[in-house]
Amino acid sequence: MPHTLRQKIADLVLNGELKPGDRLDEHSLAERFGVSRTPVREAIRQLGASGLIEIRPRRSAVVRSFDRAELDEAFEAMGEIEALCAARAAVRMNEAERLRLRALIATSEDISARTDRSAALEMDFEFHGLLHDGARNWMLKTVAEETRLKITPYSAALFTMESYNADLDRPHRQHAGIAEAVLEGDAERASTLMREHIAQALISLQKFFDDTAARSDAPKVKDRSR
Amino acid sequence: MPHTLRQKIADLVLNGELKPGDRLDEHSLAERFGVSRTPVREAIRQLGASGLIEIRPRRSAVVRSFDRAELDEAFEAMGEIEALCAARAAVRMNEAERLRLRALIATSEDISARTDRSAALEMDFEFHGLLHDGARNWMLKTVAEETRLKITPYSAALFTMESYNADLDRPHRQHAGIAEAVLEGDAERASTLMREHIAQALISLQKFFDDTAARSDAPKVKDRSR
DNA sequence: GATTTAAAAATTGTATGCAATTTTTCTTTA
DNA sequence: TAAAGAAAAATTGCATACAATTTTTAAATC
Repeated sequence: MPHTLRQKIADLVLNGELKPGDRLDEHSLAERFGVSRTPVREAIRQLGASGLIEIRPRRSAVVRSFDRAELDEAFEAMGEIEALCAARAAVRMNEAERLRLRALIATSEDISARTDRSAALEMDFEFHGLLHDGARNWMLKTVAEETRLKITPYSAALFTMESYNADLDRPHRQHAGIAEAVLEGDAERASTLMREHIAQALISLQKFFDDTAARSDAPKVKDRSR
Repeated sequence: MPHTLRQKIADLVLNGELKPGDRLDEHSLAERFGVSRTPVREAIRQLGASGLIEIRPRRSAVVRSFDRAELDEAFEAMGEIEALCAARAAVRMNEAERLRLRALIATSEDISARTDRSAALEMDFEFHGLLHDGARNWMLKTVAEETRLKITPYSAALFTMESYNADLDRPHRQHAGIAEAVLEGDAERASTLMREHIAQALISLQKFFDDTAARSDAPKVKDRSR
């Protein structure tokens, strides 16, 4: 897959090299990827439109950051969208997809047992992606993945942080529960469990936030003013 | 409000000057708005990321077009999202917003009676926008408006077409019904009525499609190939 | 007359340069 | 030492130029 410049820059954010609030310098990005500023600017604008980064006229673009209230809203919205995908997927997934879902949960079981945080993060992506596809609705999938993209810098932090080790099994069990409901074709239950799953993720993330804030580290607040 | 270049170009699409499938020529757009191609390209890329136009490497960008199946999916997704907004708005709207909603319906009554199609289109935007705000969730509002944006070239066609005159009263009555449910705080009913409202819009749009297709006009198909 | 081929024109993708603005650094002052 | 101000550096926004590619037009062939 020929990684586009847009994707390369997005990856800097998604893999955590650039954190929320960090500036994106056009010149150094251009140098880094061996192109001129023009295509870099275009890529940055696109990422701005998709909400991953924030564009401020005459000022450097920065990785989009959310305060707690915004994170609450983002997760509430995502919970509903993911729940919707799960409900549709429960009714519409085909046999091949159902087999893949079953396989995914089995692999996830293993990963969870090995406490492989990096693999768990990938697994999380794949699990939700499978349901987005299974919902058989291009627009819904687009909406779900765009929403997901925006908060990825935060949800990814969950899986990478040390203190989350203990909880690594919980998302797996939740995924397994959702998968079971989906495979049984129980849209209602799949939907409810998914909502709870996302709500739980938010709680973990808030805890993470409070912890890092308490550790007197950079509060990484929004700072939209000045 | 200082219309940005991006907004100006978007407006060309939203007011129907550029129709789905039409090419966006960078040079002529630059000339038209008195700037160079560079900012035009940046604007086009942003609109591409938001899904209003389609970007094809080395080929002119074109206004995004949907075939019938895609339109079905888009409206299904939008129905759910709008229903969600309505449900939340029913519970969360404040007094000021409720008053504005009531006023809006009164004005809409008048517009519908006068068969003012252009005003009806604006009214439709305002009505849904009010519910997006009333849902008190920034992310949800963003998702709703992005979804709405993508299909605007199609839904706007509904209001502008002659044959729709007879049906102009129906969306108004549906809006009134939804507003009533919202004002009573009945989330469940607001949600259901909204879903029906969007489904009805799709049916009208499909009828419109079939009519224009029958009138042997340019079929305006997707033509993603070659 | 329709189809293929070749040339010309138009169009996109990117680099580069410069003015406008912001950010940083350095000085001055309280 | 801290705050304020001025100068310097860095950075963004935009125009322009040119190569690469696509699209259109014209010519040639069947």
